[in-house]
Amino acid sequence: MGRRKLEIKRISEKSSRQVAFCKRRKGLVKKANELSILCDVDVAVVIISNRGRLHEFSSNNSLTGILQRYESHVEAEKEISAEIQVAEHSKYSGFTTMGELLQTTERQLEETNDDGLTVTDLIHLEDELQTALIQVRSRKTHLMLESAKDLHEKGKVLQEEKKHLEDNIATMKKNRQVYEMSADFADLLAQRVTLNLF
Amino acid sequence: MGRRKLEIKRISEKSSRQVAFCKRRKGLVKKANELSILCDVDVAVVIISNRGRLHEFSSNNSLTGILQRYESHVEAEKEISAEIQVAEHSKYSGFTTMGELLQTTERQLEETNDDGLTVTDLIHLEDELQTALIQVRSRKTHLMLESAKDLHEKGKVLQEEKKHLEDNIATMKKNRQVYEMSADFADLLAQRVTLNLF
DNA sequence: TCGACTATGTATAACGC
DNA sequence: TGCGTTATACATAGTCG
Repeated sequence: MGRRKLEIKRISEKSSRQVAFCKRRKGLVKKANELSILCDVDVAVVIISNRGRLHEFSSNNSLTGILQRYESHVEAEKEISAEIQVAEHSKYSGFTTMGELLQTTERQLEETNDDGLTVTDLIHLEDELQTALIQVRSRKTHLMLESAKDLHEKGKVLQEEKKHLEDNIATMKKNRQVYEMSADFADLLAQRVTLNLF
Repeated sequence: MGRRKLEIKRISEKSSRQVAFCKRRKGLVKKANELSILCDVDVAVVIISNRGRLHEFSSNNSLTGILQRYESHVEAEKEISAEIQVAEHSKYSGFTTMGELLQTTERQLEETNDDGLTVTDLIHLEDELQTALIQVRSRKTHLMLESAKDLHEKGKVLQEEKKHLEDNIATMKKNRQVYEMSADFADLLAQRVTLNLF
């Protein structure tokens, strides 16, 4: 939509990318707003720039709640998959490992018969389990994304190799024609030689 | 952006509104996708139509390519899973879509001030939301596994193609040597011809 | 209701400051 | 870095089948 057609792929130059981000972000939000008004629907847009800045648009309050939950989830995943995991672990109330947390949970649940956990205890446990769950899930997602990405890249490399090899073959076919002509010429000469020298 | 300028306010005619919704929703998602690729940022778009249908877009740089490639797959599978949902949802107290469930939840939460939901109601809702969440997550996992598997297979095919091409090249190199020998022979003969005939 | 078309309005890439 | 301008590409409102 500008002076010339733009391929849809990551803009390599940083400043251009930044400028495009600004413009297109505004454009996207404007469109989202128009859509929500014209068509009377709820629309939410969340944009997280690679510098970690969060921009969002939402057409109505009730959605904001969902988005906030969604948002915090995404951000949690991001933080965790951004390898802050180890550092952040201290936050999770001193359980050094997932296994320890689970063991403690089991022990406490078994003790329920004797003692009975308070609601507060249970809430606490639930909270920690939930955190652990989020960690595990985001870790899984992260790993799966990594392997998918990896496979994708490997595919691209192979595609390129294939292309090169095909080019090679094309070149060699040309050369082959040249050599065939030489060979024919050799035959011709051989005939002449036969006729004239012997 | 059309034959004439359109005021930004709710389109009163229902069918026009529906058509505009379809077109603009696609447009918005396209723009969101472009933004995420061009500017290397994460973008999420959530649209809830007034009929309770949920549409969403979300990007993840590493996944974008894969998502595009498997768009058709996803579309097809969406339809299938929609059917499954309808069938299975009878379990989940008659909500036909996830969006409907969410909307109902929101409505009920908004009504809390007036009425106050009982703990039982909340437990019920929580249960349904959790089930929905599980569905969504397992669906995501499924799709990602499918993508990974598919990419892996594509990789294998490319590997094989590469092998064939390499064999071809090896063969051609041999032939080339033969032709080079022919050419040398031609030269030799040409020399002889020069020496002996003139 | 649906897709295809097209005239027109918008968004925006490149440029300049 | 950010804003204004301009030439283009793109999105889409209305229309037709």
